[in-house]
Amino acid sequence: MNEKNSQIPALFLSPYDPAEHEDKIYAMWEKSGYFNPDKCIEAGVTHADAEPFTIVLPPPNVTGTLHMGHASMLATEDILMRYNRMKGKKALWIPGTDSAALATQSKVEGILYKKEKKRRDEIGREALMERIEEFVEDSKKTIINQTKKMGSSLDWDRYAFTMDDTRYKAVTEAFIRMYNDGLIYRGARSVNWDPAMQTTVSDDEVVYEETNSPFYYFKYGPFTIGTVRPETKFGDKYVVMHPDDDRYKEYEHGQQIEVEWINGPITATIIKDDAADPEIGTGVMTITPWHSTIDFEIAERHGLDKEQIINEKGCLLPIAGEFAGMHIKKARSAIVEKMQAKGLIERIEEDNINKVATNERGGGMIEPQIKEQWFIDVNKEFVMGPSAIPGVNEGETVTLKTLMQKAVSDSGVTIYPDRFERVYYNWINNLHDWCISRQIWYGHRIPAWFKDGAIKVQIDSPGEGWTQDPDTLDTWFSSGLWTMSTLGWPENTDDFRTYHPTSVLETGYDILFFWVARMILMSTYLVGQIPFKNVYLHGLVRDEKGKKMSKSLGNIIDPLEMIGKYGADATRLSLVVGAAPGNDMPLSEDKIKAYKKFANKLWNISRFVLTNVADADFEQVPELSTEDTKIIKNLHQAIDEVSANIDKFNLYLGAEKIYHYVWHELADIVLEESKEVLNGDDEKAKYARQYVLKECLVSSLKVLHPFMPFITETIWQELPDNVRDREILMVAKWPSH
RNA sequence: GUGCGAUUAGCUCAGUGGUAGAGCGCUUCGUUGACAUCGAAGAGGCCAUAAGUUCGAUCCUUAUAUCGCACACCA
Repeated sequence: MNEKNSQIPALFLSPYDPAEHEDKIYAMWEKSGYFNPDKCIEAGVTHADAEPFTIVLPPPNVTGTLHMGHASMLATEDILMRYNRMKGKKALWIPGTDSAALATQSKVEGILYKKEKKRRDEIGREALMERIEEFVEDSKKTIINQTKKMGSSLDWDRYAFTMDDTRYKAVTEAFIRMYNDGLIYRGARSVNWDPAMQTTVSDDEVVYEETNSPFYYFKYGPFTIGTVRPETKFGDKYVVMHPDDDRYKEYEHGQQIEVEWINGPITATIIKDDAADPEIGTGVMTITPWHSTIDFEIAERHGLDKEQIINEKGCLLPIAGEFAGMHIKKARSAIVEKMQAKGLIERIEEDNINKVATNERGGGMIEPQIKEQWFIDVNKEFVMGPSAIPGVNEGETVTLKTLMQKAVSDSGVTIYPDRFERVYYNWINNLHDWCISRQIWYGHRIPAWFKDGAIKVQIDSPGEGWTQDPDTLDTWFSSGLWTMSTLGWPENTDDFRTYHPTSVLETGYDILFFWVARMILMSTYLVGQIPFKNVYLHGLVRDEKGKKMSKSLGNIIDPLEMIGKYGADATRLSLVVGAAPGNDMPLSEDKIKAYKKFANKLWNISRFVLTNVADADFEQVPELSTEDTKIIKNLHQAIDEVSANIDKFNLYLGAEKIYHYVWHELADIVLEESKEVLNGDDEKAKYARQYVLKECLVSSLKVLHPFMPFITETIWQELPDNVRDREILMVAKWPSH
């Protein structure tokens, strides 16, 4: 150990070890209270009238564990938070977790069945809820601790859970107001029914899986009709064809014909409707309104009968005659056999690929059913109340759909990258009424009461004989309120007035519809505000070959394991560099490793600078040489570029810029070229260069801080007081000049 | 079917109307003085194809091809 090394903290003498510092640093931040903007104001590091900067954390599923998607989200948002906090804004980042009602209940029911061989009906609502809450309490801690490991500067004082009292209140308030305004209605409509989970699911939660199922052509009187689902065909007594289809012009709309069908002769009625595409098959189809949304719409248009063929458990009803009571899975082949025998089958295409609707959360098959449910009417006109939405005035007649459109088209909300704006409009244009009731127990119970066919919507029981709707609300109903409910709405809180609308909503493009659109809907309607000014959509984190990470592929990179091996800073940087907004990003362990090296590089740069400036007091601003001035100018240019990139949400460019500056300019050029000056005899020149190096180090640490908070703070803690403006880097001032 | 995106170094990707960049990898050389988790030097690309606009196109326009994604349809 030489003389100079003895002047700097001993910890710099070994390579940087993240594990040694990260937890301690996070504890220090928490203890400082600076995650909470109120405390920042109290401590005088933020002005009371500073501009607010708010992000609500997309709440992770409470039963989940941290995966790379979360890690990337946390890194991105934390960079924005730390940058804006250092810029002096009132920075509030609100943490929370999501009950993920359907997914959670499904999971707990699964455990229950596996361990005790019991189904939910056997243990009852109360007991199941207890099991779920236990499970949730357990999991909650896990995800919160994992979130902290990433260095997230979340204000834990404001932690919110979708199922807690404040959020419950918001949900109830929203429901009642929408009901009173006629935007929520109860009606019998075609919905996606999951016979396994015994609940409805929303259109967005239905995913289609390709399966091979034979395509049957049946003789239906003089016509030939095709289907992959013979088991739904019992009640088909309408034949639909396009009005302009010349092949069938001899048939009149409303004309009745006798046809021989599965269980004997029936009377069929001809229906002419545009929905029948002459190009597909024979151009003729029969319809099953109860079990198909499209057919339901046709039936509605012409006022046709609708008959239920399949019950809620997936079994055939008496209309199926001899097949009644059979499960549809077994019934299909039996029916085909019978039709074959009756000579009703014209031909069968065996290798037909069909897409089967399944429930994304739980995986069961979806069977459309007509059911009495609660819906949000997206096309109902109402008069707008007080409005802070650009392009929407108080007193104007609007619909929820137009509000959602206007929020984006009139720039109240800006979406990054902008191509997703087109995707957003496209979705809204195709939007149907939103079925919000679910037949599961874990979730926000609907504040509606029934008695002898009467309905009352209110929080408490209207009295004797009224029973509450057993259904709960779609989880996205409460998620839609998230920016507001986390800030205390419907109470008129200080937080709500100060921090709403929020600044940025950062989330994956895959939930643009589920969540972003729903928040815009709720917020514009309920409070006449846009919920956020900017939407930043990140891509999916994939493996190094570009494949989706999944357990079955075994290609998961676990963020916690990576944090343990390479540190949170390296993990964060690997998730930000190269992650252009809206683009998927491949990630490999090598990439993370590379940024671990960078952390070490920074560590050694600091060691070099601190060693070489230890004898300087920095009481005077020195006279700078041309060379010194150039170094400072380059530093400022790098800072400006990083700032500009963060402002434009191009974090990936900002991160790359500062990485490149620190390694290949500061270390490779400035430090190398300074050695001569520092070892020379010109004391004035030496002092000037010491001053310059100090400036470079301090500014670099600041600019790197949002990206790599732990190592920069660790180094900052070792800086002498005369070179830093605040004791804690997290609240130091962003460099400006 | 409709829409969107991608196609640039061996790999993963940036980028710009004036004949190209990064990281990783590769080759050669270099360690007692911040760092081998390093430094220096280097190899490697008709920027998918075709036509057009232009003084000039990897970049703009239009087709084509391949890949990916979203939405819709699937009687």
